[in-house]
Formats: sequence, structure tokens, C-alpha cells
Amino acid sequence: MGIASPTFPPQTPIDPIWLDRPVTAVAPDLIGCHLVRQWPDGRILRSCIVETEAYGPGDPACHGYRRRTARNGSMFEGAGRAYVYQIYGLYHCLNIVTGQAGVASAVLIRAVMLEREPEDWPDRRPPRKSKPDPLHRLGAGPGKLCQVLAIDRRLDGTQLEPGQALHLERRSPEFEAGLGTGSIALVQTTRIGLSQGQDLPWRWYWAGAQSVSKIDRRA
DNA sequence: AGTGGGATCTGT
DNA sequence: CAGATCCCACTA
Repeated sequence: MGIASPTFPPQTPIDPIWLDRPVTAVAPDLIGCHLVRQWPDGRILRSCIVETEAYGPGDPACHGYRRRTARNGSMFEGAGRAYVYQIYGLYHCLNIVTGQAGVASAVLIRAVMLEREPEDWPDRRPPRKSKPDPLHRLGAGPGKLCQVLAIDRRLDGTQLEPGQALHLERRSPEFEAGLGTGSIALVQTTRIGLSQGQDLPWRWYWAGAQSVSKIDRRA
């Protein structure tokens, strides 16, 4: 299969029970799963998750570390929702809420590989950018993937189920097989861009995937 | 009521 | 490495 044009056959939808586990277990398990964006007119765009970070209890970098607030509310709503927040005034970040209601824990989606370019992407491309990204870089970064998938705070709190704007699908059998044989490997390392909790090794990515947000200098 | 910093990204 | 750009959580 050509890396530049992988196919994305639909897979089994993920239900909330599967996400109701420790966030550090869910985060690596989400690598290889599909993030599915669906619009009101029925258009669907699949992507493959290639990089995640876990944020959870006892973690000073977690937005819910201190208390529930207006911004982080959906982090406390329990497994199976989206938590979307705005950052640096310009960008948005998408999280998959895990665990029980009342406890703040979520997986930040840091990078995805898109099945194709969205139809309206050429019109929505950031003006500041001179050279357009190739397909495999369009979802390479938490802010970038929200931009290309048109994800903003209006999707905060979305229930992740088929028919909604966002939902998840399980790994393909091919991906699972690749993990089994070792032809696909996950790397675990420390998280990016933090001022607290830098030492927790709660970032995972698909080794060698072209869409990871940054080349890892430690690994 | 005011303000500082943030789970980012880009071109220099 | 600075700049874009805005909301919110915290302080007073």
C-alpha cells in the first residue's frame, strides 16, 4: 500500500465503555484508530490518529487539575465526549474525554493522517501560509488538524457517536496485525509544549508516520 | 475590573 | 525567535 494514498475503509465505531479506562491506557490505544468528521450535509472525512497525549488526575498540566471551570467542563462529563478548547487566540485543540464523570481526564489528539483533502480546504487555508502543505502534513499538529477538519469550540462537548460531527472507529485489522508482527511500532515519550509535568512520558506516536507533529529528539 | 499566560504555528 | 490574537482563570 502506498504511504501517500492509504485507504480508509469504515471500521467498527468505538463506544464510550472502551474509553472508560485510565487515560494512559486509552491514549496509546487510540493510535491507529479513525477520527471521523461528519458535516450536517452528510459529507464524511476519515483520518487515522498517529499521535496522542494523555492528561489526567495528579497531572499539573491537565486543564482539570485544579477544578471544574467554564472552559474545561466537558473534561468532567465522562468518557465518550469531545473536549475542544481554544489556544493562543488562534487555534483549537481536540481531546477525547476518558474515564468517569466527575474526574478530569482526556487524550489530546496531536496528529492525524487524512484520507484526503476536504472539499473546501483550498478556500479555508490560512492566509499567512505561502506554500500549501502536502496531504500528509495537513493534520500534523493539534492546531493544524482542528483547522483542516473545521473543529472549533462549537464542537466542545460533542458525544462521539456515528451521525455526530465527530466520532471514532477501531483500528483496522491490518493495523492490529502490523502491531503484532512488529512492522508497526509505537513510541512513548514526553509531552510537548508544557511548563509543568514535562517529565511524565505520556505522549505516544506511530513510529515513522509522516504526519507526527514533530521529529522526536529524545525517543 | 484588570491582566498574564497558554496542550500552537509560521516565516525570519 | 518573535508575532499573531483571544479567552479565561486568577488576583485584587
